[in-house]
Amino acid sequence: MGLVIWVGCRASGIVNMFLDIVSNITQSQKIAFNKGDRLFVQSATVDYLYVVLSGRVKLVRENLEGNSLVIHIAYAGESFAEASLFSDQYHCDCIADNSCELLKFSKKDILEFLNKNPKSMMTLIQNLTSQIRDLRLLSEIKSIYSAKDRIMVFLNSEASEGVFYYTYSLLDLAQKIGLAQETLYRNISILESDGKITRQDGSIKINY
Amino acid sequence: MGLVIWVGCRASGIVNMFLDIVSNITQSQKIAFNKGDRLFVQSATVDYLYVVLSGRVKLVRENLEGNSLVIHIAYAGESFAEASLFSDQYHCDCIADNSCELLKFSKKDILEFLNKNPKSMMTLIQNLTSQIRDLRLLSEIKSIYSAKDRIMVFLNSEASEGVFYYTYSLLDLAQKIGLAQETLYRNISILESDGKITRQDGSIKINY
DNA sequence: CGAGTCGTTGAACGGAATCAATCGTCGTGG
DNA sequence: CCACGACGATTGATTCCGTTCAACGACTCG
Repeated sequence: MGLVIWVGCRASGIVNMFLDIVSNITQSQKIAFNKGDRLFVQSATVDYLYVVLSGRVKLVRENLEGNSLVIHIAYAGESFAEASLFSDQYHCDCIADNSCELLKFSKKDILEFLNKNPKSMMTLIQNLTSQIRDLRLLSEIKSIYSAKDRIMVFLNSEASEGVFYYTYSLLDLAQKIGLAQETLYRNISILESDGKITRQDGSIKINY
Repeated sequence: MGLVIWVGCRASGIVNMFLDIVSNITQSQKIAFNKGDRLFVQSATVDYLYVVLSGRVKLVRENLEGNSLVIHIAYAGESFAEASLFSDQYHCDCIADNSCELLKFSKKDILEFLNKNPKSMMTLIQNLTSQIRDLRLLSEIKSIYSAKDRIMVFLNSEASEGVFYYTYSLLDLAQKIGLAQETLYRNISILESDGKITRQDGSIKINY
């Protein structure tokens, strides 16, 4: 797991913090799921927090009419349900999006550890505020109607030194910035033939 | 400031928490700005956090090409820049969107207070996680292409007991969910004539 | 009273979604 | 080992609807 792979995956910063905390907790379980498995459902009591080791899980909220809304997709290296640290109930369903492995930590243990270690709390706060910044930015990026502009703003915001590295598929990227995959592919092609960007393997370079 | 007016404004929950903390801090300054005034600029040292008393401020990030991106709009009752609590520099510009009054608190005081009061830290964490949940939801709502669907999902997610109360203008609402104002107005009209919703003064009722 | 803002409606355009088809690759199981 | 399915990547054609520009009435506020 090199350093560079995290550049395109800022939210994953949490894992480092989380593992800091979590490495102090003796009890943890490694569990595996197959595509479609439900890890937990809405309204269930929150007992565990998770870290994704491999694969991908979806957090889905179902509304009254039975329509479902993907709230979040967590990738390898990310923790999730940490937003439920202080909820009694999960606020969404969690479904394995493919075969995946997870680490599971008792919420009680984590809260106890946090209470005993104010420094860890500060680290957690720091991480949460960073997530909030990222989410606000992403949210505003999604308000950009033009696909080309949306892509360029996203790339500029995620790139380090003019290069955006991605570990996930372009399909996932499309989902992340709220575009149909075809639209993403098409506009990436156009942007490349316009000389605005250069595609490499697993990365996109922004040409100034 | 009644109870009901916050229903349509979930993120504002932070203010209660923040005021809890902030009420313990003796030093605070009330300041006023006119539309267009800059409260701070990107890369400036973070010295203060703010609470909006009246009016509206925009957090704007400017990129290399001079394009600007609105990251967040903070309304009366909301705190902002709290995400910069642990940053040395602001990550965006802050511009008054109209005439507004703010309370200004020293970041140093707040951090000191937090360090001395672990309980407040927990409250803060709780609040930040709640903001993250809201932002994730909003972000996914913005991924819904159909304006009618986007509006309905938003209303359902914000409504309490089938009624969505809003204090801000519909124009602000349009901005919030990433629609052009005309699209919002039009589709609200259609939804109403379809009997899906009923408009009242300052609120929208969802008809099941 | 006039400037500014919000709410509303009309018309036209453009571009994003959608449906559809194809190719390559990877993994799996018979 | 190969056939098959699953998935990512790609391109084409079409439709539709959200944006944009424009104009106007209502209202507030200085």
